[in-house]
Amino acid sequence: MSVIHKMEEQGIPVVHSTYAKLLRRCSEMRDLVEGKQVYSHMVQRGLQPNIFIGNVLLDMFVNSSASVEDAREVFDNKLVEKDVVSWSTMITGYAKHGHGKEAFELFCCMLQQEGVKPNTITYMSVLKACSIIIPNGLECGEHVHAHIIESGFEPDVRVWTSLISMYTRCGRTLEWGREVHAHIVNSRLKWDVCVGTALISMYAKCGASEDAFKVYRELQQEGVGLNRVTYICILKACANLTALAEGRQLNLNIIEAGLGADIWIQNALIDMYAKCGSFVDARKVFDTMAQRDVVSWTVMIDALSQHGCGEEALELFGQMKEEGVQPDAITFIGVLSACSHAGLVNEGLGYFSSMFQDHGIMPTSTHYGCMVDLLGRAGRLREAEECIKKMPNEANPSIWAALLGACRVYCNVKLAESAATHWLKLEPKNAAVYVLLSHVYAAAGMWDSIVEIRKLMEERGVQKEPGRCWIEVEGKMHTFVADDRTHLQVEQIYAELETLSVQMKEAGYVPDTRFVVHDLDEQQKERAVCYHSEKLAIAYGIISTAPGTQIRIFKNLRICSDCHTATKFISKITGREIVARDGNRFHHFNNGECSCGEYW
DNA sequence: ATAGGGTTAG
Repeated sequence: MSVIHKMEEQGIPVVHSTYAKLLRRCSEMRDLVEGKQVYSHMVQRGLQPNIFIGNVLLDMFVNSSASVEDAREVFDNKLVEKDVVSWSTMITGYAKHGHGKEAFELFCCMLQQEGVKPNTITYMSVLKACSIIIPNGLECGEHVHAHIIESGFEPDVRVWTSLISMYTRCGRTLEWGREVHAHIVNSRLKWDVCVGTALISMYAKCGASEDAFKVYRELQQEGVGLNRVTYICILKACANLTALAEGRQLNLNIIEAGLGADIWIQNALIDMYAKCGSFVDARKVFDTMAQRDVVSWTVMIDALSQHGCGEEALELFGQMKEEGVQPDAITFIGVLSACSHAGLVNEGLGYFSSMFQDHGIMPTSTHYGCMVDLLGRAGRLREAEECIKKMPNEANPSIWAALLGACRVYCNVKLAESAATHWLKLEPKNAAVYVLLSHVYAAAGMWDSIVEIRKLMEERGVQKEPGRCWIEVEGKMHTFVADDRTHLQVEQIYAELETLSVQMKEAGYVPDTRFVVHDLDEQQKERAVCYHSEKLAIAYGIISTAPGTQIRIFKNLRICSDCHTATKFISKITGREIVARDGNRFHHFNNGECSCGEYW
């Protein structure tokens, strides 16, 4: 306002463009009070706000006012005319305030208007809005996509980026992503770093990490400059693949690109190293960080917890609080699962109650799931059941999974059946339910029930994912399934297993055939477990690396209990440290023992 | 003038 007064004192005419500039500045400074004064001054002077000024005013309200309703009031009553910019601004406004549905509805309303057509920016805005709509954002997003196609609008690379991101956030699967990918490759659209990163992110999130790397290499070949966001996404893909050699290379590229000190990058590096089984590298990154935020601590706590160092994880949590970093809801998931993995039941109960009491964080279903897991693993099944009953919200699948997992360890058929029934109500096609329940039946020798489960799976078309193991040797990934004979060195691998098996028996190994789901005699059962993918991968690791080298294997599912026992013996016999990452956590086998302390 | 890609859990 002082500018206006000064101009008036000096007799300089204050015109439309002056007001526009001032409003623009208020919008940038988020100074709603000043902006309102400038606007009313203009109206008092009898100047009609033109379309440009109206849009700036609207933008200011969107960015500066507490309520989106204030902006809507400007949109409805203060604009002489509405053009595509006004509509887009209002759509963005709703999205910025978290009202995705209203943004989408306004977009639909815009389509009914004569003389206004959405442009690239409108589509970007509304697609972003769709991705925050719960629960049917995907439907809305598809609606927008369909409209783009029907209207003959040629999406440019930015609209493609928004489409990919919307589909990723709304959980649409792979096939569509591959189509877009192909479209971008085949069309004359030029790759740019954002669309490439969006694709990498999408592939990484739906588990197609090899494809994420394909895009990454395409970008490199095209000479597109990669930035911090790209590296963050590709590191996630790398972590999914547990590709340590690849990860180290990425780390070098990151340093070369001058991004080594970026906190987001460092957080992603810690996570990548931890998930690739190299705890030492993860710790190195963490220790050398100049600054650590809540994510850095959370990732590190979780890494410790996953590697079976529950006490150290809790110690780190204490240090985090001492340094004044506030834990969030996700930190507590790490803390609670650290207690769970380490069997620290009372500590876990303490942290659970301190969550709300000391930090004001409301426990979600996931936190309750951790508690069920904690109690269940410790064999306190009744309390685990009580915990589920006490939950304020409906139990989700992961809670029933925790309970059923515990029932498996403690062979509680009755409770297992009840947990499975609840879980199946929510996820009738999840193979894990059937598998876990079969294990419980197998341990109890209830073969008829297993037959029934198999029948049920067949009727419902449920297929269980085959167990697979990976091992990286000299930067190359080798995959095994049970009884695999496809590997080039198959003879040496089986010969090595033969030798090991003799040594193991001498050392007192007894095969653990409790969970073999076929009604066989003991000898047949033993044969069924002796060529599991875990054992093949380990045998290959032993024959293809120097004595004393650490062996790291990865499994898609939970490690089998016999393989767990056998690996303990193998680590002692061969003097090797063996690190196994399964679908759930890490196991460090050393000198006949495992870091998981039999909790898994 | 309105504007794209993002780390941590299960």
